[in-house]
Amino acid sequence: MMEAIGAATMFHALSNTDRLAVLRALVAAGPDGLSAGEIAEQVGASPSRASFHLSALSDAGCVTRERQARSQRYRVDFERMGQLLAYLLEDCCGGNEQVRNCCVSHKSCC
Amino acid sequence: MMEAIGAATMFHALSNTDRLAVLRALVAAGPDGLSAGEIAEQVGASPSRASFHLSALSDAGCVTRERQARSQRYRVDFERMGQLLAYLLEDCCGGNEQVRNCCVSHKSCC
DNA sequence: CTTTCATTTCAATGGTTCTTGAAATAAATT
DNA sequence: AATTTATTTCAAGAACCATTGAAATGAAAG
Repeated sequence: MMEAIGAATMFHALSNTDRLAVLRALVAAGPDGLSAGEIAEQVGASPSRASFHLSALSDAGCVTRERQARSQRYRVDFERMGQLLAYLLEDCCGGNEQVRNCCVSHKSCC
Repeated sequence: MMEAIGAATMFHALSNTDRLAVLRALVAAGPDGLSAGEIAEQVGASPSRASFHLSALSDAGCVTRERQARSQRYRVDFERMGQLLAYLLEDCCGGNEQVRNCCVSHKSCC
């Protein structure tokens, strides 16, 4: 379960289109994730800019990092993202039916 | 369906504990919503500070506002919040099963 | 042990966000 | 019309965020 401060921190990490692009790239890459360099290239950011955004995502808990030889491998932290989704649904929407249905079949409502 | 810039704007609106408290108050209030003054009182903010946060939530589309005599009535915009939840699930998590299950029975995974 | 490669950290800069209290607007009441 | 009530807007200041390029770190290879 997640408290407000943690949710706010994750929401902040998601409040930037560069960082959303990073997540899309990681989702597209699948279970192996991507290295910092691959991410930088895919989202069209300089290494230091990519690193800045990756730190924000990692500090908030949206992604995990793992060193692999010279490079750093990043993956989406689905457990943590699931907790955030639960927070959004329960705390921000009171478990509203219309919102909940978006998970079951997201074509029917959104 | 929601594009990245709209999602980022909504995520930014949710990235502040005062604004999360506003949403909790609105959810607790039910379908009638709350006036700006009631919200300010419930979250312990000055009128101008509450108004600042309400504008952020309203501009992002998290809540609707409607004038009612002298006061302004705010409500959660569940349609828009559902779209954001769908964005979080699909674009940020690739429809991941573990994340999706949080909506069906959020005790089982989070 | 020096070089190379991958990534992060740092300092400087410019931009955005939040808070506060005062002034302005908007709508109803007297 | 003047007053009261509800809310927003404004200006100033502090705090925080994002971008850049250069310097520093970490890990492997020659």
